[in-house]
Amino acid sequence: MAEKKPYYITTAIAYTSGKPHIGNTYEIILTDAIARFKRNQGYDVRFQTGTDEHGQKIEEKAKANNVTPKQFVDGVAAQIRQIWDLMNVSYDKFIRTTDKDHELQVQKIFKKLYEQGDIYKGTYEGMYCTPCEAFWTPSQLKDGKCPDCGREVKPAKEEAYFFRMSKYADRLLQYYDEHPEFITPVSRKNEMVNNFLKPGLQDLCVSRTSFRWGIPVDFDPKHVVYVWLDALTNYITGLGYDADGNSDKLFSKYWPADVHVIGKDIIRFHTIYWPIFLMALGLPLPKQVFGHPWLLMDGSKMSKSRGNVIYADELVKVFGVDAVRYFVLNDMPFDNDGNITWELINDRVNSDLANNLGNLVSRTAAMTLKYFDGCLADKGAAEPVDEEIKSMATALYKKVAAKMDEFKIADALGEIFSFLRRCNKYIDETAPWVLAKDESKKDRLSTVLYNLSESIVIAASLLQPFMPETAQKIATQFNTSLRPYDALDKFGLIPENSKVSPTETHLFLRRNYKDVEAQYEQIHAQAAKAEPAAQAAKPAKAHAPEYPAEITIDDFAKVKMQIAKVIACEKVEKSDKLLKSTVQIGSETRTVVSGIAKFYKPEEMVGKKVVMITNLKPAKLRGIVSEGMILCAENENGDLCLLAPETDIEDGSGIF
RNA sequence: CGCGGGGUGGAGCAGUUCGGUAGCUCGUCGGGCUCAUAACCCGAAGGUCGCAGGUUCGAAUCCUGCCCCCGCAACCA
Repeated sequence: MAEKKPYYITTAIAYTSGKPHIGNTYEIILTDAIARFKRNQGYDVRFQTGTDEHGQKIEEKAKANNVTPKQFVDGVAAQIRQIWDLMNVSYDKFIRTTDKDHELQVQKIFKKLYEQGDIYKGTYEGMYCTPCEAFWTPSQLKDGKCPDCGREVKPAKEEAYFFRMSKYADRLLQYYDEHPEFITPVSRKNEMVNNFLKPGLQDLCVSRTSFRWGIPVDFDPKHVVYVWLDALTNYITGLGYDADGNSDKLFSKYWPADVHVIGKDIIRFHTIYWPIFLMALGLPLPKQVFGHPWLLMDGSKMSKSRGNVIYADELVKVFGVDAVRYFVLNDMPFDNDGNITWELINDRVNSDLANNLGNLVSRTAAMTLKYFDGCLADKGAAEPVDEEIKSMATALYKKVAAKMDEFKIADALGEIFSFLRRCNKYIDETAPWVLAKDESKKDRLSTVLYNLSESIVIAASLLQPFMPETAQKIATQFNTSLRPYDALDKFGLIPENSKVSPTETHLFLRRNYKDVEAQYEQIHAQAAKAEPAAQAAKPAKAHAPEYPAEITIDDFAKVKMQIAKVIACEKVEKSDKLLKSTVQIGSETRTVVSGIAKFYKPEEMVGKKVVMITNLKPAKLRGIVSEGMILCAENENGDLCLLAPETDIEDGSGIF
């Protein structure tokens, strides 16, 4: 037997800051489908995924939870792996950036690049907040102060190591030209070239001294290796790469990777920095980087603060693993963001999985049992009407494979489901229940049911990468095994007199959306109860500063509040949230800028009486000086409303 | 003029590279069938392809201008 061709595919490693939602999970399912398909095609596939576990954010989160960073990431990594396993993901290697062998290699790589001059020691300049021990760029500052604590910052320099990127830019551009398929979809290539390569590559900061939770630079231990050099190298350290030249044989077998599957947001790091690191190490570049789009929740990005997050395990509870896999694979366009809602999934499961696929299997099995006690046999009573379904069945593999080669997963599934629809039509054309009434048509009837069963098994074999459990269930019901892909151009491989088993449970159940809605609301309620800390901590931090336990009346007396009347109001240009109002406070007029544009239109502001802090130090917002602050109430969702006096009291009135 | 993506029948999408009858799935309506999970099959209605110009014999597709939506960035005194 000829040696199998290696195929190395990876996902991005997941950041262990919290539980991944269905959008994050999509990537792993997508990659799994490709990996399984390639395996079925006879490739020797290695599929690697894992977790990215270092960084300041994790250090902070661990502290907030009163555990060590390592304890924290152990917990989250286990949770992530649990979800991957739940989704039936067939990874071969789950790497963690806290794995000892990874850490050792990152140190070696860092040193090697330093010694050969690609990494140099420089200074990172920015504004430093001493209490927070954090650097900020001028644009991150809020009113010239630390965005986290609001205290003064001072210009400071931090020693840091940098990677000399510019040196390799020309070679990278050349690689793009010679490998037009390197960046997929190609529309992303121009973005990279125009935005980053053409203007000139900045050197990349690859170490930090402002936090400790990272891989130490061994020859300069006050530094830790900063994110990308640590994270990206997982693709080679996971294969046993050794910077000293003693790499594992896995490395020579599988590197360079066939494809890195990643989210479109990190295309830049995978198509610019990663190739350049590899060039510096003298290693070949990955053949392809596939930047997939986002899965949006009802048209907007999922985020905890928005409260619109859906998790894979919740979906699985309602619909089952394969239905969730099918939905995300089928409903994601190739280069546009996809949409997910509970209702969309329900519709999709009902029409495609229950009605089309499930019912086809169910009716075919039922008729075979009813008319032949479950025995399948091609009695050779063929008719011209059979030709179309047979030729479609034997051509299906090629069509699906062509779509898979382009990573057009939804189109690949579309081919299979069109075929299933054709099978349902075939039942109508041949009307087995009519044949059953005529004893002389018995052979024809048997042949028809055989053709159907054979078609179903071929389709199931092709569905295996996408819905592995369902595919296996179908094969089991027809008492056969899934077909190897090199046999998919043959029709009639089910042995004579195989027996079909009765349908015990339907492959997929039709669900009423009302029931689904009730069920997921219940699940949400349970989740909220189980994790009150996680639910509450986050939004609270976003808009509630830490208040002192109590203040004196004198503290309160420092704040001068008055009633103000809005006499003019307009939107601040180029800003989403800001309104500029002119207000009357007794005899005085002032200009005040407020972040309320999402909730109030300028024209409806005019004439309103509002509560305002009038002795607040003026501040500049988008170039406009704001002389005070209009008071608002804000709930957890970030919805705002103005505070207004109970009666139409004069403007300028004080508030006590 | 910050960067990028998008606007196609009620919903979700394809088609735009290389102009030439606007396609798919769902939903709706009508019909058929009864093996099957009220599933399946057939048929129909429904679109000025965001708007306005332009190029062309001909534009969803190419050009110009504009409007709207969504990310990122900025921004919530």
